[in-house]
Amino acid sequence: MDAPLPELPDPSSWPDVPTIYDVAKACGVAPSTVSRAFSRPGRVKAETAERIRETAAAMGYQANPLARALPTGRSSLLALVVADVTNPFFFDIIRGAEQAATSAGYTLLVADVHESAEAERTAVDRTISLVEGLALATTRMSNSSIRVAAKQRPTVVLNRVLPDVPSLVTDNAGGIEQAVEHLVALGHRTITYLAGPEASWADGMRWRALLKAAEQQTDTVRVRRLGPFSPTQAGGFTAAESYTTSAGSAVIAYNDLMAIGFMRGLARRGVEVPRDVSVVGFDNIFGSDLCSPQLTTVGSPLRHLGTMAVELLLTAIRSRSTDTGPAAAPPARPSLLPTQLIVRASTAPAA
Amino acid sequence: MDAPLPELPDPSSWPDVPTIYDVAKACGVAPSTVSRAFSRPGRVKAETAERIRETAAAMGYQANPLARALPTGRSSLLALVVADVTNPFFFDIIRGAEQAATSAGYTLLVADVHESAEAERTAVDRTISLVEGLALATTRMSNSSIRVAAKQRPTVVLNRVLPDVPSLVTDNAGGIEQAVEHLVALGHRTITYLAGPEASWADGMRWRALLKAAEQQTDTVRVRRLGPFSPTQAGGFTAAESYTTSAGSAVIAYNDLMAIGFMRGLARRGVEVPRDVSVVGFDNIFGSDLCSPQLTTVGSPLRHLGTMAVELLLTAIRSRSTDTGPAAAPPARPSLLPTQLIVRASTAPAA
DNA sequence: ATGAAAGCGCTAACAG
DNA sequence: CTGTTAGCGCTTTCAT
Repeated sequence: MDAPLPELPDPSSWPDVPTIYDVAKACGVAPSTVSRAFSRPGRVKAETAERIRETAAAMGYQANPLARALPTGRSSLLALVVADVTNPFFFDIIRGAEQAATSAGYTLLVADVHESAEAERTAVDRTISLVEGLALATTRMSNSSIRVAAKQRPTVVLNRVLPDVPSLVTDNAGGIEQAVEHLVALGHRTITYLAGPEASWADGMRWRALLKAAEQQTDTVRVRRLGPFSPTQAGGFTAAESYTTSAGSAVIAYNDLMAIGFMRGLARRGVEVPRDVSVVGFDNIFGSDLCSPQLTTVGSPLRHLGTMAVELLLTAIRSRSTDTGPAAAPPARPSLLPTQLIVRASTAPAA
Repeated sequence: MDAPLPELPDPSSWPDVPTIYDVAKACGVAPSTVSRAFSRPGRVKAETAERIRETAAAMGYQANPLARALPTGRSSLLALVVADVTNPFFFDIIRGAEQAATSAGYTLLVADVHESAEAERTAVDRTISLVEGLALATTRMSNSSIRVAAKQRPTVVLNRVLPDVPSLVTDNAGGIEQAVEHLVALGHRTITYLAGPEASWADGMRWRALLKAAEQQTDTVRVRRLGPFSPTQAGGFTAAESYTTSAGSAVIAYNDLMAIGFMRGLARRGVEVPRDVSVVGFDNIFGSDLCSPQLTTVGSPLRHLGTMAVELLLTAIRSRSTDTGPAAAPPARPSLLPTQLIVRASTAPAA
């Protein structure tokens, strides 16, 4: 939404930094030559170029990236939109994306939209024209909004599948299978799933995967479901209150935060992990090795998601400038990234 | 530094989104009228404005924020530069800044510069012309680089004092005093300080404050110093190896991460917290209540730092457009924000 | 190898 | 109230 902008009585808003014209005048050359001296070094006499760069440096000239981006579309900027920077889930995604961007000479801008679809839309609207590519991590925007964005800049979505937009998702089913195998190997026969938010796509995937895993070995494993709960420590704590140990000795939580809260809730009730119940989390976020007992968890390929998102964007960006149009679009198939089970101290053989 | 840009064979880089001219033509009005319909609703006939906005919406027109920012300087964007988004220290700073920015109608862009001064410089160079204000959280840039930035956009630095640039810092001395009082009240008489990186400004402040606090009560408290250590869990773990309980029963760590690592190191050696030694952290980061025992810590006004940084920026931005120039600069005095001691389970009365 | 000129998309003075 | 004009700072043809 375009809120009416305030009046701006003083047009000379920012103090003057030297422009390309200032440098040109100081060097006695045309502005275009200065421009070339920076961006097309080959096309200007070496000696002149050198002189220009020196005086430019002396004057403290810095090309205005905004003005440069307007005609060219090149800002060397990438945006990563996350629902909540302080959710450790995003840590490694950010780290991975950051690193991939940096090593390709790009700067990654992270926009935190505090779980608000509206904030997300305005963040995207405000930044999309500034960046060369856009990665949406667990976006809340509508499919159509995403498509609109994808039409303007190379876009990739994480942890969501969308027919027309390249997407990267965690292999939830595979992860659940790993967890089930682990618990079964430990002798557990009933597994309780602590459900996350109903609206969550990942929650659905994980629960269905668990059901399927159970079907495949009908005689050995039974599953039940508790929830939904908020995907937070508080949610897990609540879950612990309604948990009855009689119904089984193994739990898989929707995510690590819930698992940690759940263990804390159990502790308060005098139930001991892993002696009385084994707990498996999901994602392997920062903090899952801080809690006690340290959490056994299905590690999501978080970092990989981040790097790969950026690499997809870079590929798309490069193909835009070299290829013959939108033909060379990246694969629209969602890529499934594998999980890895991290066994720590919250799981143990069934009594 | 300006790396030579690659050639760009295809000038029509991005697919066409409707421009203001398209809307103008479709409505049979001048482009300036369309512009006004959006940014100066009062100055165009209500009926015309309505019609324009409708067709614009129908065409999917979105003003290009980049093109708008070039002549006006208004992008509704603020940048927050942090050394490492995944360091929980920055969580509440980001949250606070985010929230203040959002409620003022701005979008906050977070740039993670992974502890690299060079990456920080290029991030600042690339974004400064796009944003209306810049907050540097624990920057590694040189004072002169900071000043250069501050000359171009309202700038505020966090946790660093710089004569000419507005700055916000945690009241380290006050925090240390609170910790000392707490430990003394519990009967501890010797306090060991686990030092952080020598280059850290905050580390110096904290250690000196501790020395001073000890001087003020010469007969009751003695302090000693161990370190420097890396300000991480690993650093704390290392510290635990060289720690001798004989030398006292109370420890104040440079920060929470170190404190947590330290406790973990002690545990491995069979030393129990808080029975054998009381540990106080600093900052109250996310995770300080996840570890066990939960950490007693000096809570830094993290969130407050974030909101205040943004508020300072907004004030400066507003005064730029209304006032008579750089006279109405914000106070150059660094503002000291108070800490709050959070007593949890890692401290107990001296044996 | 360099200069001149046109324009990226939008806004803001200046006329009417 | 609305159209016309002139840029914001930079890049990129097109000339020379």
